[in-house]
Amino acid sequence: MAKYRTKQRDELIDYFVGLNGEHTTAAEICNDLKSKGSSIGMATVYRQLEKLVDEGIVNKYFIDEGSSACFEYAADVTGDTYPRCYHMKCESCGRLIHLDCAEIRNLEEHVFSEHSFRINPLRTVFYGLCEECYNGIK
Amino acid sequence: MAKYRTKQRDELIDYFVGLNGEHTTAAEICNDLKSKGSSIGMATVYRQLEKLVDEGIVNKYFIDEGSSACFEYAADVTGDTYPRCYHMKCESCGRLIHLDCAEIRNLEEHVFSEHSFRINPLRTVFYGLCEECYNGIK
DNA sequence: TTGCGTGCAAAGGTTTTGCATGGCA
DNA sequence: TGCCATGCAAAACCTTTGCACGCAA
Repeated sequence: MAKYRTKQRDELIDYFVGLNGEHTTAAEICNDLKSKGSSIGMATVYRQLEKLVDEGIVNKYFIDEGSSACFEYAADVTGDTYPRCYHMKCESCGRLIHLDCAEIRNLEEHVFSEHSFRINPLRTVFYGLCEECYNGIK
Repeated sequence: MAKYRTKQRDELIDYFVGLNGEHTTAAEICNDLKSKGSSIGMATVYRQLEKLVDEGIVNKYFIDEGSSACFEYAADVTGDTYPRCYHMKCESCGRLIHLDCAEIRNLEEHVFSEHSFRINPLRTVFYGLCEECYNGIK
């Protein structure tokens, strides 16, 4: 994992803190940091992200094939972790929506006790249509 | 969508029928068909798969990042708008397990009425650990 | 000083695209 | 015949890796 504390690592964590829980991608991180004057190489971003994910500081999501992976800060400014929430991805407009409710916890328990499968909320993404998109033409 | 019925399209559909519901990848299709004597170009496989997915004949799943997309014959979807079957993917052994129960339909309804999101079971995959894997070393 | 972290460029794999040719209707 | 489908190669895309150098401890 992380043995050294480097300038790049600090900048990366600061960047995630500034996102307030929003998700981002490796390329976005690289661009944003470059435009702020502090440039990080792509390879470093990926290597540090891997460490941050291993340490539980950042969550990684696989959204679509062919598009880049999503990363999101796993703790808020006060140090408390965000509620373990799921993601819903609109197949039409591409929006990524957070979902946290008791119903899903029930489903988790049901699937575990009745189907012997332990769901990982960090990886699971619900695909479908958001309100605006199924109210629209589609 | 599909306007012409071509030799390659028929071979592709036959291949899916022969899989008996198992999933496969674009590269696998290409290799298997080549070794059977009937060769299809990679580009054609991808282009036909896109059409078959649009027509609802084949389902496409995003499984892992960096690996190829999974495709599976949608034999049971005749008539119904949405099939009743979800997928659970074990992150450890890679097994793809079918899941069909009332609890998920409840969740579907809840998410639709309370969170205004219409879940698409065709695309949604639950990630986690299967019984054998969380009972094992991992 | 030790050895991990960084940066660049190149390589890796999957999917898409351009363009000429071939084949269905 | 008209037009879509195919095939090849090249391009596009995200991510990983090799290697030399820099920097934290």
